[in-house]
Parts: sequence; structure tokens; C-alpha cells
Amino acid sequence: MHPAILKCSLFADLPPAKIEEALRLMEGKVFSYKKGSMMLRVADRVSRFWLVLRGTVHVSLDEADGTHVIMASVSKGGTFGESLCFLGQNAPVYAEAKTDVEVLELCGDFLHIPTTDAFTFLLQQRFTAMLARRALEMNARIQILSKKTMKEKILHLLLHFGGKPNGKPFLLPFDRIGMAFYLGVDRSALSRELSRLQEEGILTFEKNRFVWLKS
Amino acid sequence: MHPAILKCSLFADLPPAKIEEALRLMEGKVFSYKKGSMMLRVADRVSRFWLVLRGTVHVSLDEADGTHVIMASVSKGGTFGESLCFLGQNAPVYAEAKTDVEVLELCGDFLHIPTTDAFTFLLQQRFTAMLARRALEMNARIQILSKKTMKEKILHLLLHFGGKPNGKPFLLPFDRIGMAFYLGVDRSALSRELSRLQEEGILTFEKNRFVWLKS
DNA sequence: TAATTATTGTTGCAACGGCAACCAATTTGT
DNA sequence: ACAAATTGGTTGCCGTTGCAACAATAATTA
Repeated sequence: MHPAILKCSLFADLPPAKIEEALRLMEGKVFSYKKGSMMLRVADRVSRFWLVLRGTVHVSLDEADGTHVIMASVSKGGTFGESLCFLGQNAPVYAEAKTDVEVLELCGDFLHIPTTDAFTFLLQQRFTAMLARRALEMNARIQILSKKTMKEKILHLLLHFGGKPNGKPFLLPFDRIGMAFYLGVDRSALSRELSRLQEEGILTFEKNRFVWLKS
Repeated sequence: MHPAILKCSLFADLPPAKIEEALRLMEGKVFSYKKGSMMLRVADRVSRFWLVLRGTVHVSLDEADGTHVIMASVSKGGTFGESLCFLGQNAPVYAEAKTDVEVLELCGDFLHIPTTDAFTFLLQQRFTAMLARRALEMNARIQILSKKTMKEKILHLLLHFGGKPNGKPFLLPFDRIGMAFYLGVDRSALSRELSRLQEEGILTFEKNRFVWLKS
């Protein structure tokens, strides 16, 4: 039983035996991918979704003009492909192992079968809740992306992931490139602005460890 | 039977009798609100969601610093509050009638009851599909918001809502303010850039009617 | 019809931030 | 241990765009 499984809201708080049962129901299989390999290609029909057990996966999209857009960066405990899986759509994106990764592949077929079995229904409910939470999460990102200045974007991101400015250090789930991507800004410009914020005495940081100084 | 109901994927293609049945199941009630009135306030417990029958609703959020952020602009056939409703969360946002509106209020309780009734299950499935599609839709918006230049944002928005550049005029579901909001840019800067695109011979427009000129 | 309000387009100014090029430090692989 | 690759920070340049103020229509209301 991999600990990352419990980080996913689908399986959180379930006793091991129930997790086994869930994995059977969802035909859970573990796969390993080498850094750089694809676990989902554009136009693939999606009928499963993925839970990342180890490493980082980038869900990306190549546009007509050749630009490469990272839609999501998923690491331990995170999932991707649920929406496409439920809809059974062809993928408009591809998923690439950014490091060596281990993923749990889950089949969504059980979501489309009516049931009165309490446990199966619980999993269906949790899946839908996951989609709902995902929508709220994306709302938060849209809110950040809509900010006009980089400073505002950064401060909102830190409040969102770091909670209240109470002097306690906290970790962001991004490296600089990932952070720049999430904010929709240039990496070097982000470094510049972060340094500026540090000079202003608003916060300090080192790598992805941040500390608020004053509110 | 209001025609806007059929624009919603929950009810699309259902015969009138089935729609009646669905509305009974979801305790559908029609409400009218005057322009400027609130149909959902911050911190309200959400156990219903809404389908807009007439007019436009803005889902907004007031931040600590006093700024006012429009999270969504919903008009005829559109819904809001589904995610919060399913999760039974308290609203982090409020919903305001931007014009006089008529909305259909729907109760989400039936979503949490296991069933083998084919029709009830169909509605549950459609609701989940709605959340999944919403996530994909938000993905598209995030993709647009992540563009670095306004020109790119505009062109992607138009491709997204107007389809292929085939010389046929198409309508955007925004006025300029709404469009600027969706793109996360300043309204007047948007007007300037649109005029520039027109000068460059890429497209023509008048109000919210646009035409691609060359690919 | 006159007055008011809403909507869209225009422009000057200043600065925010994208971009490229570079360096330093750390990590990875052989 | 060494080379190579990755990651993060710095800086100069200058184009893009936020912002404010205003003009011109169009739509609404008295």
C-alpha cells in the first residue's frame, strides 16, 4: 500500500481493506515510467485516470504555432485525466513524465453503473466531489491569473498556498519554473520580483521555502 | 417550459414530460430578481444551484484589499453554484443580478442518494458530466489567461468561441467589459489592441460581432 | 424630446514585465 | 571526481499595457 494513495481524497481515511476493495473495483494497476516518456498522447481515447505515486507529471498541450503550454504539474498524491475519463473524450493534451514516475492507473467504468452498494456509491460520490473541488481549485487559479501585476499574483499565490502571514515558514509545491507557469509569467521576471519583495521586507525565501515577514 | 432550460446539458434533448419529472426531482423553482439584487451572499450555505433563464448574473468576490473580482458572468442557459452545491460548502463568492433576471433554482439533494432508477441516475450522470465539462472549460480559460501578450489572448479567445477562420461572422457572449474580464486585461487597452488587429487586416468587428479576415 | 446613463473607442504617459544573455550554485550521471 | 545538466538569480533593453481622462455613440429614462 503506497502512502501517496491516502493523500488522494478518493481514498483518504479508508482502512487498508477498503482501499484494496476500491482498487479492485477501479482495476488499479501501478505503472512506472522513465523521465521523458509519455503516459498519455494527444488524441488518445481516455477511459482511465491517474494518481501519481512518485515523481512529477506534466500535462501539456502543443499549439498550432508550436508553443508548448503546461496545463498542470501533478506530483505525489495528485490526479489527472479524471474529467476526460468521465466524459470518455479524446485527449486534447498529453502527459509526460517530468521525472521518473510511478502512477496508479484507475478505470472509471464503475462511475457509469448505477449501484446501491454503499461502498461503490461512496467512491462515486468522492469522485464527483473531486471534480467539484477541482473546479473550485481552478477558480482560485483563474483569480490569481486575472491579477494585473506580478506582485499581486505572487502575494495571492503565497496566501493561497501558505495561509495566513504568521511568521511560520511554508513550502510551495513548485520549483521556480512551475511557479512562473502557474502565475503565467516569465521565470526570470518572477525571480526579479521575488527579490524585490524580499528587499521590501515583505517576505524571505530560499528555494521553495517561504516566510511572511509582515502582514 | 422555458426554452433556456434546453440549453443546459442537464436537460438537453429530454422530452417535456421528462423535464417536468426532473424539475420535480430537483425541486425546481423559478425566481425573479431585480437588477442589482443578490441571489447568493458570501458565507451562505449552498445546497442549491442555479440555471439562468433570462438576463445576466455575475458571480463575484470582494477581496481583503477591497478589489472586486468577477469570477463568472452567467447568462441564458448557463448555471452556477453546482460545485458548491455538491460539496455543501459555504459560498466564498456572491451572485448579483447584473440585469433583471429569472433563474431556476435546483436542489442538489438527489445527487447524494443511491438509486437504480434509470432516469434519476441519468440526471446524476449528467450533473457529474457537467462538472467535468466545466473543468475542461476552465482549462481553456486558464490556457488563454496564461498567454503572455494581449494579442495572443484575443486571438485564442476568438478561435475558442468563434471556431475556424472561415470568413463567417460570429458573436461573442461578452460585451467589452466582460471580454476584458475574461482575458484579465484592461478594457481600454483591449479596445486599443482590437483596433490594432483591425488595422492589421486580421479581423473586423462591431460590438460583439466578429469576422476573421485571413487565417 | 431632452437629459441621463451605458458602452465603446482614443490617446499620452509611465512602468511593468517579457526576453535574451549571462553567472553561480547545486544536482545528476558516468 | 569530473563533466554535464539543472536550477535559480541578475541585468539591460524596450515593447506592451495599465491607467486616467476624455470623446463619441447608443441606449435608457424622465
